[in-house]
Amino acid sequence: MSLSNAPFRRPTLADVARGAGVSIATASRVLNGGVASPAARARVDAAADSLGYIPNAHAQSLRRERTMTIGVAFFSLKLPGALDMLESLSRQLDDSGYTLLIADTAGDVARFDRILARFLERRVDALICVNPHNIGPVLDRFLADGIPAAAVMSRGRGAAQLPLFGADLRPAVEAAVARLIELGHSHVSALLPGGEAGPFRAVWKALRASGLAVDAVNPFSRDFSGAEVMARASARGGASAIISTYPVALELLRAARAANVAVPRDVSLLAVSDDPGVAELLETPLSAIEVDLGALGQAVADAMLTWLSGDPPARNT
Amino acid sequence: MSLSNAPFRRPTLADVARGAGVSIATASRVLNGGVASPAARARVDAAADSLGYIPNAHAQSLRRERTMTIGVAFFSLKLPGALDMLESLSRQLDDSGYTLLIADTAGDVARFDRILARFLERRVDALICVNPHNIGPVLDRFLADGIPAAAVMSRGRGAAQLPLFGADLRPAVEAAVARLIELGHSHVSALLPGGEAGPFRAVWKALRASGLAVDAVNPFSRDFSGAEVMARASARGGASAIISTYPVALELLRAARAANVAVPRDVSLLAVSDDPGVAELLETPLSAIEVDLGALGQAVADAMLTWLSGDPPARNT
DNA sequence: CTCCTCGTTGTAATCGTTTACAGTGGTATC
DNA sequence: GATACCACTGTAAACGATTACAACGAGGAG
Repeated sequence: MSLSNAPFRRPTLADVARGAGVSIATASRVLNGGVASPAARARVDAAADSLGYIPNAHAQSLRRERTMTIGVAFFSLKLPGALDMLESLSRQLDDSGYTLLIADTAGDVARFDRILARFLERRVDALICVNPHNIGPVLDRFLADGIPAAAVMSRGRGAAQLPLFGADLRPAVEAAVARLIELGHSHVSALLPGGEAGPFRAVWKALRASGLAVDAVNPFSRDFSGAEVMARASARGGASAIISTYPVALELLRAARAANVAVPRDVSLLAVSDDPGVAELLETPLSAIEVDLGALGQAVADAMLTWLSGDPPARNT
Repeated sequence: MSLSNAPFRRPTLADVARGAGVSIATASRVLNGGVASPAARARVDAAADSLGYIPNAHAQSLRRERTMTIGVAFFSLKLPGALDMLESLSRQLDDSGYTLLIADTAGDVARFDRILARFLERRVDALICVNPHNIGPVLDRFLADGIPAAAVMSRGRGAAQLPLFGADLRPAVEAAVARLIELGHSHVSALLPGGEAGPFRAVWKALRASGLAVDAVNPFSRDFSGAEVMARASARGGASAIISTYPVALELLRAARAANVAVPRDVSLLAVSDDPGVAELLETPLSAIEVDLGALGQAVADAMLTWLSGDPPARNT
């Protein structure tokens, strides 16, 4: 009878040992590649899979003081590139034997801190904050405990104490800005999260260096309105080009339609994007600056893995 | 001195107990809301946060035989709706105290099984498979162990043994098909993953019922080519409309451009989508059937939570 | 004054592993 | 035939929590 009504219990190492007629220690050694006679080896292996033994990761974590887990906290999965980031982290780290604890805080700072606290209880071996906004004092705990922690595409203060990873936008951005000038624009509006110290600082730098007049608008502020930005831009003396992230650009495009503003005749839209796929299909010439976030994810994963195996990384990129 | 060079050790419950001058048992009781005198309560609380005590979730899991974790395996995060699904699951389940172990298998069936095995070692309290393709025998283990497990937007065999959750496409689909007929189409091509038993079975059903001639093409087969499908459709006697998922529709649109096929004059494209946001911006009339996956995610989360607190769900939707 | 009860507390077993240490028996060496 | 060495194995102590059980003293009832 494979189904008994005895209280359900998963087989433990002790069961395997008993089944193989050896001590727990020997069973453990076999399963972890320690020293053991070929005979013992065979019998333990047999017992293990006839019982369907599955080691208990929590017991192992407790004893080994290493959990093989990494916490990944997303400030918002909707932010550009978050998905690619996640995909590439998952691939890299899973393959190296780590399990990812993942949480999305949907733009809520308090929730972010709660998540981090939970990661501490779960004793993650490392922490990756994607697009963090403002991290509370709970972060200090990671630092104090010496838990490898990094921020990717950080915006604003709060994660300043962490090694930072950001995509290198510089070359693409400079080319795009040059093109704007070439096309005769002299006044642009920038709708990029995080302000001048945020993940898009390369863009700001290029803009500042270009001599163009720049309006800064925070698309994440509570009362941001695409319609309003459009209205301001198309008004006399307004910006003739708008730089933004991809989702914001779409929002603006929508506003432009509604307001009967022609793109790019009246206003040009330039998206700092990681998804050229769709932009290319729009009849509307929405230019895009492409960033490869899959590659960035890989870089972060690599850095983390080497950190976990010994040496901390440089403080950025 | 807050920084000593003694070997680093996180404070344990024993440290808290010592600090408060009580036994470990009492400390534990205070921290978990068991019986304890007000006096003890105060001193333990004080000791706990002066030491910065953080309970070890693994020790707790081991003892309580409950991990407060849920494994979520994505067959592919790139599939339509996966992101919304993830967001909504994360929100719901995190708020209920569960931590999510998340993995993306990037379309690799073998990797999927490996992930599931890892979830078993980690003793997840429940399992959610998003868009699973073909799950191996490892799934039986969840069933046998009585671990709540469900499939969302499943396609194909393999997850057939799980309670299934799928969006209800019926109303939207029927309207769309009716519209196709009204526009005079009589021959359509369907490029939907999973075949007639897959997540889009509502679409198939509506098509069958409509009396239209239907070509079935699997967009996930190794040698699928958008160009070829387009060529076949625009040839004499080909389909005059193509139904597909959103990403496939974009692919086809690209092919159409390349082949100089006008959409929708020569061929109509109909996308079964969860992302109307972008489609609406295309000049090309790519019609869309909208599905609310955020809501589906919420439904799944709810079902899981009630399952975890006692009663298993009906077998689908 | 004795006996019970009740609220509070401590002792110790337990969850499932890993691993330091101390055997064990056998073979090779003198 | 004793000695040292070797490959292998078992015993038991951790890891950090929860919790059944027993012990305790104080107070009320008889």
